[in-house]
Order: sequence, then structure tokens, then C-alpha cells
Amino acid sequence: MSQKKTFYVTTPIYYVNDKPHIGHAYTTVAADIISRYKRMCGYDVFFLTGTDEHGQKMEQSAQKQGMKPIELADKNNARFRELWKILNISNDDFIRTTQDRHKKSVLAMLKKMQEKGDIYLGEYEGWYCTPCEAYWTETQLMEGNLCPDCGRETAKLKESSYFFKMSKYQDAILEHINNHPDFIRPESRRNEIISFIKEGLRDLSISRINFSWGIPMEENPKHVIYVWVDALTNYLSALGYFDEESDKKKYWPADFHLVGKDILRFHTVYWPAMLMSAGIELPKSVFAHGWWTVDGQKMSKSMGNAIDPVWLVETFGIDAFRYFLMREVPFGLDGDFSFKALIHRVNGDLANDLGNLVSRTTGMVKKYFDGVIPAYTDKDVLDENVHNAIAKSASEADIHLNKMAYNKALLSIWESIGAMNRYIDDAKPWVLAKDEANKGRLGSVLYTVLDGIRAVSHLVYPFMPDTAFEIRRQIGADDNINLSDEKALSSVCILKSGVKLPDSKNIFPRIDEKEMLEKIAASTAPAKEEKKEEQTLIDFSVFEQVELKAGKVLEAENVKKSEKLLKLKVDVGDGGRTIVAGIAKSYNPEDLKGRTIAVVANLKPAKLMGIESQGMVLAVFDGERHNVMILPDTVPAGTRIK
RNA sequence: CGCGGGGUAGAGCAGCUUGGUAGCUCGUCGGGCUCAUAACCCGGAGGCCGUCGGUUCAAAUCCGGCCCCCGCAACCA
Repeated sequence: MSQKKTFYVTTPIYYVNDKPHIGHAYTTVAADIISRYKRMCGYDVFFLTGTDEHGQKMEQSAQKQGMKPIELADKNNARFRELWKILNISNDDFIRTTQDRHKKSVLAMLKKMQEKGDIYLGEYEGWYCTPCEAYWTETQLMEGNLCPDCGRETAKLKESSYFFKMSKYQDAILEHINNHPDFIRPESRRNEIISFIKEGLRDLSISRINFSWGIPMEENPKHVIYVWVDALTNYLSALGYFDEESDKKKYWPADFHLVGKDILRFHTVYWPAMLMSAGIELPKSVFAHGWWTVDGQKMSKSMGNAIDPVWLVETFGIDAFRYFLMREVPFGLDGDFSFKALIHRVNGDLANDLGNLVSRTTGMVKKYFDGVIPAYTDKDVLDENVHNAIAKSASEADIHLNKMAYNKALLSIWESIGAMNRYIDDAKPWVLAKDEANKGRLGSVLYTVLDGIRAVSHLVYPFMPDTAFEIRRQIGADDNINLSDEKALSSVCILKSGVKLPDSKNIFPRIDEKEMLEKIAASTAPAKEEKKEEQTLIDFSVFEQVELKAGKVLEAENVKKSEKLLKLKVDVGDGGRTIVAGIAKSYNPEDLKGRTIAVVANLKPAKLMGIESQGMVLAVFDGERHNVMILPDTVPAGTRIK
């Protein structure tokens, strides 16, 4: 048996403290598509995803919920697995950082780095906020070394920590990036990383002693291995890389690490440094994809606009969702999700172009040939339009897929679909059908299209596996999607004649846009109400503690070098105090001067851009701008609001 | 002067490296066909390529100034 070429692709391991959202789905679907494509073309593929389950956050969340960390990890881990099942993800393994195989692997990795002399015990210095139990770096602190989270004072603390001599590998990494143009993609990201490295690398703190939920160091179990070595090593753990007997080591080095742009640095600087230290080959390519916004706005819990992938799949179908994610936006760039765009994609590309092509073709075979696939007897130059289009689509899709240009690959594939729709119009089978003498040519035309659809079923398979099989079923093709190599993608005249077509239904029914948008509006509204019910009710006495007062704005000015802040002098019955408010994007200073506004008067002071703010201005943010609560001018300054 | 990306038809984008008829998808308007999911096919309209200046026979493309937008960072009390 000849050795098949291997292909190893990974997603990041997702932090189990999060709820799976469209972003997680995006990376994983992308990895799934390239995996399916490579498998179909005869590669020996290993596709890995997993979950990151250690860390202080997990420890704290578990405690809050009265669970053990591992129980919480189990629970949330299951949510990811369920989602992958729903999304038709074909991963070959699922790594969890709490598994023994991973722990062993991390310790082995660390040992290699130690043997190289790259690990030393030192002191981690940071600014510690005791109430928040969190360390901050100097740059994160607010003016006066205050905690950015709670505004209280922090103390410079030293803590014992192991370090990795990352600085040692600075030049080697730069050189590697220079010599391997494809190591960081897309191009724009590559430049960012280069300039980051050129600023100088510092050694990396790789252990912590202020929490215990993680992998303890062997020689000093008080130290828990901190994120980097733990998380990044997962890509080796799943291969049993440090296990002599593992048969999966052949997959290393990875062909692609797919990552979000937020964790690119860790994969292109920290990870290579660690691998160099351990004497292990570097991955071939790290690809950073973009983020999704929703209707032009950032996804966030507070906006309540996070899109639930499960609900989407239930509403639109798995393949429509997968198609949309990959078609709408170039993989390296940010994209915007909207239901309108999704509906347009489904109707335009899937229903009108692809679905209708299958429908009109099988319809004619049933009408003119009793549903039996005719033979290809009477050829014509016109047929070459279809054959050439398929050859072109296949080769272009291959080029684009190897560059992770999913949207371009789909565009190329759709060229063939367009060519076939045009071919039918040119060949006019319904005219041929009027004369029995044309039966041979009529059958050949229909055969050409059916076989073309068969070829397209291969091309769309990685993106829409269920659809590919349904198409093949409807056109009477076998269900063997695998090819010997990518060149087989452009083969034509493979479909067997004489096969009776089964019953069929529309693959992608058109969506009534108005109806669907109404349905969506109806189903998202109750979700928001539910959230309200979950809110905890407070006693009146708690509310009374908040001193809401009317305040006269005496002075107002922009805070220099600041985009969002306005510095106000407000009289709340005390003659005037300074309040800094983040509303500069919605108001000019003169808009507020002299107005009477609502203010929280007994808030602990906090420093913003070096200015002490002694209160808070009440405002409503409507998604566009802040609307300050302006009171009638007749209300005296300092009046209590209830 | 914090770092980076960008301003091209109603919308979303390509073209810019290597100057030389401004292209794609959707929308819109008109026509065709009738096999098909009000679908498919053909055609039209619509852009002084942000702005000012420079280089050039020639600039969306190269150079410089300015204006505006979007990320990131720093501040959302």
C-alpha cells in the first residue's frame, strides 16, 4: 500500500467557560470543510478540535455554581460536542486539556524545554488587586495604579513563577517567518506579527501559584502550568506525539492551525518558540480568520444579539448555514451576519441556481424519459461548455481551497452551475422533445446536465455534505463521494445511464423573506423576556442606597486625547463637582452646559484618564448613541430623584 | 504626531504590486423562454474611482498634503 499524503488541521481549543456561539461554529466549520475536501481527494486527514478546561476562571465559575471544576467542564464540554454533531463536523478526535493523555504530553513538552535549559524559576511581578483577586500589567492600570476593574488601589506584588526563555528565540522566529511566506496568513496579519516581534520578546511566565485548577509541575506541584504550555501543546497531545508507540505522529507538522485573529500572536510567536525549544518542527501555516458582527454591531451578551447556532440550524437548515458562513465573507476578513443576507443567499444561490437546476433537470428526465437516465449518444460542441466549465471550476476551487479562500472557491463552483443553466436554455430540450427524431440528442443534453450535476455534487460536498448526498440520490448517482485525487474532480461522463431516478423534492425551497423575518422577530422577542424574568429582584432598601439627584451642568469640556470622555462640572446641591462621562461621541460640551441632568451622587470616585470622577451621569444607550436623562430646568440642583 | 485597515454604480466588494477601454454579486429597469422552486436566459440604466496638488503622452493605479470611516490599544462609573 502506498503511503497516502497526510493532512493535519486544527481549530483552537475552545474555553469551556463560554457558551458556543457563531464564532466557534465558524472556525470549526471551516476546518471541517478543508478536512472533507482533502479526504475526498485521497489525503490521510487528521482533524482536531477540543476544549480548554483549566484556569482560574473555570475554578471561580465552578465555585460560584457550587460545582467541582471538572463537573462544570464536563457539562460545558458536552455543549460543544452537541453543537459539532448538529453542524455535521467530521473531526477525527476531540482533545480535552483535562484528559490524562494531554497532561502527560504537557509534562513531556515541558521536560524537553527544561532539558534545553529554557525554563527557570523567577518572580512574576504584577499589580495585584486583592478584592478582585486579579493581577494587572502596568499598562492595564488606571492612572494612580488603580484597578481597571473596580477602581480600587492595587499593590505591586511579586509571586514565584517559572519562566520560559522566549526572548532567546526572537531572531529564529523572525527568520522563520521571513523564509516561510505562508507561515502566517493572511498577509496583513503577518506584518503585524513581525512588527510585534521586532519590538522585542520578553520571557514568558508559564506557571501560577494563586490557583490550583490546572496541571501541577512535577518538581514543584504548588506551581500550576499556566495557559500557554498547557493549551498550545494540545496539538501534539492528540497525536500522542511524545508516546513512542503512537502511529499518529506522522501527521505532524500540522498543515493548518486555524485561529481567530485574537489568538494569532500566541500561535505565531509563543508556540513556535516553544516548539523550537523542544526541538520540534513548526506547523506549516497559521491562518487567522475574522470576526462576525451582527447587523453591523459587535456580538455581546449585553446587547443580547449573540446568535445561537443551534437555533439557526433548526430554522434554516445545516447546509444553508454552512454555505452562508463560507460564501458571504472572505475567510481572513471580518463579516456581518444578518438574516436578510442569509435569506438572500439561500434564495439566490441555493434555491434559484443550484436547487432549481436539479429540479428542472430531473423534471425533464421524468417527463421525457420516464425517469430513466438516458445515454450520451448524440454529442455536440455545445456540450463542451459544460465540460469546460466543470474542469475550470474544479481547478479553481482547488487553488482557492488550498489558500482557505472559501468564498472564492464557492464562486468558482457556481460558475459551473450557471454554465449548466445557460446550457439548458441554449440546447432547448423542450423544443427537441417535440420531435421524436431528436430523442437521441434530447437524451444527450439531459445526460450532460445530469452528469454535470454529479460533478458539482463533488465540488459542493465539503461545504454541504448532506446536500451533496441528496443531490446524488436524486440524480441516480452512487453515494461514493471519494476520489483518488483532486484531478478526478474534473472528470465527466461518469454517471451510469439506464438508472431509474427516485422521487425527489426541492433541495432548497425558496424562503418567503417577509414571512421569515416576521417569524424571526416573533421567536427572538420571547427570548428577551425570559432574560428579564431571570433578573433578581432587589429590596427597596437597596434602591434607596443609590442617591439619584438632579444636577446642573456648570461646565463641560472634552477630555483631551480621549474619544469618549466628557469632563463635566455638575452642581448636585454641593456647589459643583467633577464628573467624567463616556458620552463624547453623542454630545458636544455645549449641548449639556446649563442643562439639568440625572446623576448618581454617592458613587465611589474613580479616575479616568487621570481625572477623578465623583459620580455618574445617567444615560440610555440605544445602540447608536447615548441619551442623557435631561430634566426640566425648573428642577433645583440637588433634588433627590425617586 | 499610538498601531493597523479602508474610502470605486443604490448595497457589498474586485481592480492598485507590473500606470493605457473601470469589473463582479445583489438590487433596479426592459426583453426572451416556458423544462423548472414567481424559476432560468439575454440586454439596459446607473461611477468625474474621498479631496487637493504633483509626476507622466496617459493616473482608480505612482508620489505628497488634507478630509472622513472602521478595527486595536488607552480611558466606557
